[in-house]
Amino acid sequence: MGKQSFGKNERIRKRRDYLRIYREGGRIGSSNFIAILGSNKSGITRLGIAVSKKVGNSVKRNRTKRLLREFFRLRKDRLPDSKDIIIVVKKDVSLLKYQDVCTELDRLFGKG
RNA sequence: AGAGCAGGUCGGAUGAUCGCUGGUCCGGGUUUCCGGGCUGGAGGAAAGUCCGAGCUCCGCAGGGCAGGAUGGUCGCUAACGGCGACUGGGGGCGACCCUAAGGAAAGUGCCACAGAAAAUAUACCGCCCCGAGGAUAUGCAUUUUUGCUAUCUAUCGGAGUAAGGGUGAAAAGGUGAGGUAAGAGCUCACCAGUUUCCCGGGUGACCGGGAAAGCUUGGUAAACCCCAUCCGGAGCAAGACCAAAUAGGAGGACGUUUGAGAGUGGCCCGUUCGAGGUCCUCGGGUAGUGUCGCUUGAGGCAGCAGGCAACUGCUGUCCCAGAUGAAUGAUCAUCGCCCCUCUGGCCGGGUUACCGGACAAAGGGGGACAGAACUCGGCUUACAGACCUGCUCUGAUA
RNA sequence: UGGGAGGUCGUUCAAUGGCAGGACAACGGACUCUGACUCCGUGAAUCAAGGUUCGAAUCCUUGUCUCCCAG
Repeated sequence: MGKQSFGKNERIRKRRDYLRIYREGGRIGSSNFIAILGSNKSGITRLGIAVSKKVGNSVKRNRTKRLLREFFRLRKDRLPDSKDIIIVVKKDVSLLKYQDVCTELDRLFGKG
């Protein structure tokens, strides 16, 4: 598998997992995002994204999720192993560029 | 040139790097999985879910009541509340646009306030006539009382009338003449309207012409309702399937009694199933990054033919998204479009200052509405802009 | 994604098609030394746009927002 790929086993795909991470994980936040960090036993760092309808219509929500996946795909080697990360989007970020999202998330994960 | 009307097309392009995903082929592996090659990967509205269908299931859907929908005519269509053409009405100088457009003489209801009255004119004011009472008298009879007659009436009773009446969204056909005690379609002429009949045109809605009647019947059916036509219900989270092993169970066949009870829509009838028994067959699941349904379809494109058109037929050609915590992206470069600023020369006007126009280069900014979720046909709503075709009006020139 | 229900002052409830009305809250005043209670008064709303009607909160159409159910 390529170093910058993003396969299905790197995504959180079960409702059980989401509920467990919400219950057990630690939360850090910035102005636009909340990150919830849990751990797993697989040795793989996985990503889950939650974007509610308050963020905007489906075009805005899809673009938000694509930006976050792109961030994870390019930075996942810097993140620790065996972690489950859920990023919750708080408000409309469709006007932000990819660089803005990266800056904010780098500061968020550098802090946590 | 300016203003405008109708219809249609498009909805940035190319490349590089890194990714996601369907199909197919190859290799490792032979269950899942991994790597590589080729190839496909959002829209005109994918949206809202407002209609109509396909498809699937529901103990096959028959009748009645209830309920819902539609509403000019003819056609198109698988069907429609859609579309086309035409008719009536309304708007615009015009191109053209809008139109829930059956029935109010089948019945019921409502019409606040104001007004006499909101619909059967049992009708208030007013107008007119008669009678009673009263007053006056210049009259006549009479000694007087009184009677007759005439006029008037802030009174009472009876009859006629629908001409007029500050209102109101809406007032009981309009104008003129005759007529009458006063009046009135009471009668007549013209006009408007209604109904019936006849003639001509049209498939039809309807249009044109003529005659008669009654004199005229307010509005509201997006109030109940009547008439005509149509509608079984639910929805892909429909529904079907999955190795081995058994219980609870499931299905089929036979069969007796009771017809208890049950079911897909609100009810009723009808119809169907149906406890306990015997035999035969099959064997649990919200399993699970499960499989199918899942994308070839009333399909797209081109040509020809029919039709005013919607649309249809024939021939050729193409395969054009199938995700499931949910793919179709991110970054960069170049080009193209629009706007702003500055610079340059050019053209036109002007004595100058300056103004206007197109062009070239540089810098900056903008690029909308919006994301498939079983699939189609429509409707509605949102939308930066760009382009094409036809037509109308005004002005100028010839 | 599919199926439903609804929207009235700041909040919660009314309103046969005919002037949108209470209660709580807010503000002002009276009472009190002050506050509470009580009394009086004031302001404030029909989700938006069209249509039917003489007249729409109500009827019809379209849009928008909120809530509920289905794995």
